[in-house]
Formats: sequence, structure tokens, C-alpha cells
Amino acid sequence: MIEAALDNEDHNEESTDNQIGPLTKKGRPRSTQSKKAILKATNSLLLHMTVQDLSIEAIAKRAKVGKTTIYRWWPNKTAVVMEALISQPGIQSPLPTPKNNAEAIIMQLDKLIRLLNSKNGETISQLFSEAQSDKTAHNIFTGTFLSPLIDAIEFSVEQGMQDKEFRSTLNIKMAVDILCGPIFFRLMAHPSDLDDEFRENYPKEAIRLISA
Amino acid sequence: MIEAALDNEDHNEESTDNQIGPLTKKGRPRSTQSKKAILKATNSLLLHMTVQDLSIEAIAKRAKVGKTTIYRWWPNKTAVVMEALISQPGIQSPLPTPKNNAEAIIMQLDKLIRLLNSKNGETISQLFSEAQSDKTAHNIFTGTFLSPLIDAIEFSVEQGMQDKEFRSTLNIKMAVDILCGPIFFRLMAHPSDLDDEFRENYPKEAIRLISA
Amino acid sequence: MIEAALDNEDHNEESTDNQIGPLTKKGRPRSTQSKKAILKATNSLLLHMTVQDLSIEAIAKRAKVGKTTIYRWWPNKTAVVMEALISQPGIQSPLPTPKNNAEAIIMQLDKLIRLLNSKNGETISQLFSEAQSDKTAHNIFTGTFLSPLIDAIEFSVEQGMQDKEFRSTLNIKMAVDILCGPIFFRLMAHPSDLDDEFRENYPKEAIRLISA
Amino acid sequence: MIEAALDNEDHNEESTDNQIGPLTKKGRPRSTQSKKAILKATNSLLLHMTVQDLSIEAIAKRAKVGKTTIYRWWPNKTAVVMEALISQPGIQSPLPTPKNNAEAIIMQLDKLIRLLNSKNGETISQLFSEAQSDKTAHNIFTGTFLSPLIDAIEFSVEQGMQDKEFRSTLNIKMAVDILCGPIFFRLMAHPSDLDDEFRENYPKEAIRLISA
DNA sequence: AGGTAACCGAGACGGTACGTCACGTCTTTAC
DNA sequence: GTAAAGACGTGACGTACCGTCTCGGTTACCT
Repeated sequence: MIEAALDNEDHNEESTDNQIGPLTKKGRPRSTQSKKAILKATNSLLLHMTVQDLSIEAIAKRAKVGKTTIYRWWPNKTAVVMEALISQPGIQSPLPTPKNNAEAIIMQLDKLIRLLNSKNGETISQLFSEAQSDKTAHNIFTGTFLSPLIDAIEFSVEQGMQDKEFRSTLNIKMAVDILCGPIFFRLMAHPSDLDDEFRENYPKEAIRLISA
Repeated sequence: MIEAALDNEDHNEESTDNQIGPLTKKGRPRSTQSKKAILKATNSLLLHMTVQDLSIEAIAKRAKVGKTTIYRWWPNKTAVVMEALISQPGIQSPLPTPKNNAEAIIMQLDKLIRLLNSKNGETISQLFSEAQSDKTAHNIFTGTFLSPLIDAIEFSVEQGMQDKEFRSTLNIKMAVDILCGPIFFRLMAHPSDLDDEFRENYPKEAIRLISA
Repeated sequence: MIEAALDNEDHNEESTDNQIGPLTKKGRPRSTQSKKAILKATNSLLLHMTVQDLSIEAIAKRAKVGKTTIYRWWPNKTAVVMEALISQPGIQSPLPTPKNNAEAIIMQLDKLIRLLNSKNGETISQLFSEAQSDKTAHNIFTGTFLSPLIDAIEFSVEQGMQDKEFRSTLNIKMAVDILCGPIFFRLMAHPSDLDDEFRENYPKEAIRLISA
Repeated sequence: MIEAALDNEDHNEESTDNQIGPLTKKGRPRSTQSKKAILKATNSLLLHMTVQDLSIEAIAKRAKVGKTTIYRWWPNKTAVVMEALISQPGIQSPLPTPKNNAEAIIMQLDKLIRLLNSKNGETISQLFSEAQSDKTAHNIFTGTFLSPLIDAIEFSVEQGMQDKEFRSTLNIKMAVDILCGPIFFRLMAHPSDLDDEFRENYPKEAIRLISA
């Protein structure tokens, strides 16, 4: 569900050849090395501090990179952190094909809880937080993380209602809130309870809440 | 549900008489005027900016108060904002006595949504956010706002389970997450949908989720 | 030479009783204990820090005295320090009667160097310093310390000129500068050289400078 | 006598050319404009207030410069003031070649008195004062102002002793104290007497004190 | 093969806010 | 009416980052 985004201008980074037309930009291409160093530095700093405590200057220093290089490519801290998060290996694992919509949702929720129940969960909750007061941070977080997630759930719910798996009286948006809300609430209100037990029980319980 | 907290040393501020023992403190008593000015300034500044953008210096300036006076009485911005929020008239309105536990929960959720569906909701979501990265902010927010709320809901759920109003298979913590989570998720993910319609529909729907 | 001053309103300090007539002042008499504590605290704090670093708050705290009590009796830090300095036992030792003006000056310079070549010397140089930028500090320092010293030297120089011990072409003020200047310059420019050797040699050398 | 110092890293500020090797510094070069503005602001503020009353914030404000820019280049107020003082035009005027050591000293003392008998004199006495309690201020003041002065005088005295102009019994350090002490003592104890008359008479008198 | 445009690092720039400290004054109760 | 305690508004401290800027120097495309 997170697989979708963060593909703004990063497409042809490594493609130093295979360009034919005159469309290639002039000038020195951006340094892949720098980008990697920045994302790596960000990730490792986030192991020791919160998103709010993280500073662009610290990232630049650790990545041995000029501050300007960061600002050239990302509008703000949130964007860097978001991409650093996504860039981690293992985040975008595909889901196996489910046999019905209930199972699809269960798998999605399970995956979400797995993601949040880790160091990344902390970072995500902090990004979610930053998004509350910073408009562009909100857009980045929503576009990159939240919307893909919600869309995926909405789709399954809608399908499930058509297939009579779920209650026909459901309001779709509210259904999404009911499915996802408890997970995020637990993440933010008592994250230590976002454990394996919760991951095993909650998704099934969640389905029960919306089942026909 | 929020009525409980923030009563540290504010009890006998105005009580210049009715003291009997030698327990009265020495030294100049703290200025009630200053305190009020600080909280008022905080509230009015929050109408125009987010909690993160709010600075202690701005509060001090607007309240015509020394910065030190603020730091003397509150450990940080979060604490000031939290108390400013609570101090607002009409926040601590008592609930009418419900005729059963379902109704009690409905009234509590309705009140919560009313609270969050306002300028205060924005502030609260920002405080909740700040609590994600700042340990002491977390303690203040939890102790002042979240715990009283959760305790009240937990109590009603527990009673309702004993009275067979709700499913006996419920895990209480998860029940609280299921009841409250969707509200907070909507607050943070798509706050514009936290409207009157939601307030009228969600609480009843929430009860259905946990009913026997 | 320092014996003269600091006798403003300290006369009947200990007289809490033995007052008969209606002349006794109303109200609680000033606490001798507090005064002693303040001066003692000041002196002991000055062993560990400079006059500039010394704060009224620190004195009050160490003397277990209200800040107001200090401000009631001294106009500023300099006055407190000055009195604390003077109050030290052994500062006001009288000089033996000299057999001529040269010897008188020698004894005075010797005493001055002795005074400055000690922890007190540091304090005095700092007071002298404070007097450079603070007008009231200047008055206190001059009136309490500098004027008595200069007056005494001037007197001896004047006498010595009349007695033909010293050059008749001398300008008295300049003579005082010539006698005292080198000592204070050494105090402030290279205090570590203000040692016993200097004390033994300088006064005699100084006399040679102004002798007939 | 003051011409020597304050040449830390200010040499090749404007020299954008004539660099050969790879020794040129990285990063944005410091703004000469800012430096000038800071020194100018300092000097003009010192016309209205003492060194102690002068604040870094006031300098920054008047120079329309960030406080950090000041702290980046000077460790403290003393250093800024010292350089502002030195940077004044006319301070570093060279002396005409003297025909003997006595004349050299007279010219040096005359120049010193001229310098101290002005608004700058007040500032210098305040810097000298600050140096009494602050170790780094002491180092700055000594290195920039006092040592060059003392060295120059010492040199002339030494030469004069070899040339039999001055008494051979002189201790050099004491001779410097005798020559300079009275000037500084007058500056600090009764600065209003540091006038033209003193400037005309004292240097000759001083030479008499150490002459053979 | 050059030119040149866009990149890079380093780091200075003017700012804002931080949290702390001491100031000198004010306002209590206790003696 | 002094003493203690301690809160008050003020204002400067020195630090941390912000986001922008200006350097010298480096690629790598496009004539």
C-alpha cells in the first residue's frame, strides 16, 4: 500500500546512457552518491533521535554533504525523512493474492501493524504529527503514505460490500476510520501495546466489526 | 472526562483568609493576574497559529509578562497550552446522568467529537503530535487529557460488559481503541470530515460495534 | 590610610536594649546578625570568584538573608564588597610614628603593597575596575579607599617639600602619581610581580625619584 | 606601540586574486561589509555608554547584523571593542625617528597620553578594568595593547642604559612601571587631570626620574 | 576539444527562539 | 517597621538551526 509514491523526479537517475533525444538536461547531473548518503544519514540519525530533533544541519554534517544539496532536492525535513523511510529495503513487499476481501483487509492491516510495530513506527507517528501543523508536510505525508493506504482499504471495503461480505449500511469513509483508527490510536496513545498479540487479534476483530 | 486534572498548586490562590495553621507560604504569592494573562494570551495566539509556531517569547510579549514568569510555572510550551486549553470556560461541562452504559459512552463520544470539532480540536491534535516526540509533553498530554478520557470510557465498557450490554468477548483496551481510535484518526487524517454528521452517526455506530 | 570611612549609619548597631529616652526608633531594629552574615558571606565568596562574578543573589543565598535586606543597607554590590573588605580584621593597623617624611612615605607604600599583595589586592583591583564605569561605585571606592590614601601621601610629600627632603620643583599631584602609580600599574598589569622583593625595593626607589 | 596586533585572519580578505596554490579557503568568504558595520557600530555606541553597558545585542542591532556573525568572529565583547578601538583611523600613526632613547621614550609617552586623553582613554580604562576579572579579556587586552607598549618602552630603556643615558642601577621592569604607572594611575584615579598640561610636563619629568 | 550549465562542499549571512541568569522592585507573613 | 522569602518584569547572555547566499571547484553534455 505504500508502494505507489515518491516518484517525482527520481526516474532516470542512474541512466547516464540510453538517452537518445535532445531532451536530456544540460549540466552536471545530480550525484547519486550524495542522495544515498543523505538518506542513509537520515535513517541512522533517526535511530537515535526523533524527527523533530533531527536537523537538516545534522543530516548534512553526517552525510558530508552541503546543506544546499539537501534543500535543492527536498523542500523540507519531512520530505527527506519520508523518502529515507520509503527507501529502506523491505518496506515495499507485495502482498500475496487474497481469496476474498476480508482476507485482503486482514493482510493489509497485518502489514500495517508490522510496519508500525518497529523503529519505523515511531518515525511514522512523528511524521504524522509533523503533518498536523505543517501544510506541506501534511501533503507529503498524505500523498506518500496515508492516501495509498486508505485507497487500498477503501477499495477492498467497497468490493466487500458489493460481494455482501460486509454490511451494506456501511459508510465507506467511516469504515476506513473504524478499520485503521484503532491501529493509529494505539500507535500514538500507547505504542507499547502495538505488539504481536495485537497484530494477531486485531485484524480479525476489525473484520467482525464490519461484517454482514 | 477532562474535568479531573491540572490541579497542582492552584487551589488556594485567591484565599487570602480562612487559613488557620502556620501552613501559609512565605514570600510574595504568585500573581493571579499574570497567570490569567498568560493563559489568555496563549489561547488568543492559538487562534492564529499552530502550537509548534507558538513561541514562549510571543506569549510573554502578548501577556506583557516576563519570559521567566512562564518558565517558573510551566516546564514547557506544551504545559502552558494544555492548561490554557483546559482553562477555557465550557470545557468542563458535566454530563447528564445516562440511563445505561451505551448511552454513557454515546454521550462521552459526542462530547469528545464536539470538543475536537472546533479550533480546540486543532490545538489538541497538535498537542497529541508534540507528545509523540517529547517525553514530558507526552506525560502532560496523557495525564491531563488522554488518561481521564480513557479511564471514563474503560469504566463504562467494563460496566456494560457486566450488564451484558456489550459483547463479553471484548478486550477492554481494544474496545477503547475501537471506540476512540476512529475519532482521533479522522481528526488527524481528514479533520474536515469531523463534522456534525459524523458526530450524530458515529457514536451510535460505535456502540453497535461492541454490542452483544 | 583606610581607617577613615564607611561610618554612615552603623554607629548604634548593637544597642537593642539600653535605650531609655523616647529617642529609640520605632519598629524592629536592624539585625546585626544579618549584617555580619552578609559581610562574611561576601568575603568568603570573594575567595572563589571575582567581584564582577559575585552576585547579590549569591550573597543573599549564602548569608541566608533576603535580597531586600542587602539593598536596604547598601546601594550596590561595590558598597557591600568595599565594606566587607574594610571589615576584615587586620586591615586597619596603625602605622608607627616615622622619623621623617621619607620614612613616612616608605611605610605607607610598604603597607599599601602588603595590602595589595594578597587576595585582597585582587579584590581591590576589581573594585578599582568597577569604579571606572560605574559612577556610584567610583564615589564609594574613591571616598573609602583612594582619597584617604592619596591625602596621606600628599600630606607627607607637602611636608617633605617644606622640610627640603624632596625636590622643590615637584608638582604635588604628579608626585603622588609617581609614588603610587607604579604600584597600581603593577597590580593591574602584572600582579604576580607585586611580590616581597618589589615591596622591599620599590619604596626606597620611589623616595629617590622625588628626593632633592 | 599599538601597531603590532590584531592580525589573526584578516590579511587577505579582499585579495581575490594573486592566489596560486590550492590554499584558498573553502566556503563563502566573510563579509567585509559586516565586519566594518560591526566595528563602526561599536565605536559609535561607545560614545554614549561604557564598555560594560555595551551589549552584543545592541551592536548587532545597530550594525544590522546577526548576533551570530559577531560571535563567529570575536569570542566576546572585549575582543570586539579592542578591535573597534584599533581600527580607528589615526590610532596607528608612526612615530618620527628620535635622536636618542630619552626622546624616544618621551615621544612614546606623549603619544600614549594623547591616546588616553580622549574618549578612547575612557574605553581603554574600561577594557583594562574588564581585564582584571576576565582571563580571556586579560589576554586580549595585554596582547593587543599592553604588551606592545611595554615592549617598546623596555627596549628604549634597555638601549638607554647601554648608552649611559639612564641610571645603570635600574631594574628594567620597575623602570617601565615608573614610566607608565603614573599615566595609568592618573587615567583611572583622576582622569580629568590627564590633560595637555600633564602631557607636556610628565614625559620630561619621567625621563628625569630614570636619568643617570 | 571546448564551453558552459548545473552540480558539488563548505561555510558565512541575517534571523528567531531557546532556556538561564541576575538585576532591582514589589508584596506577602512573621517577628 | 525591619526581616525573610520569593515572585515580578526586564534584558542580555551564548547556542542551535533556520533557509538563503556566495565562493572555488567539478562533471558531463552539447556544440
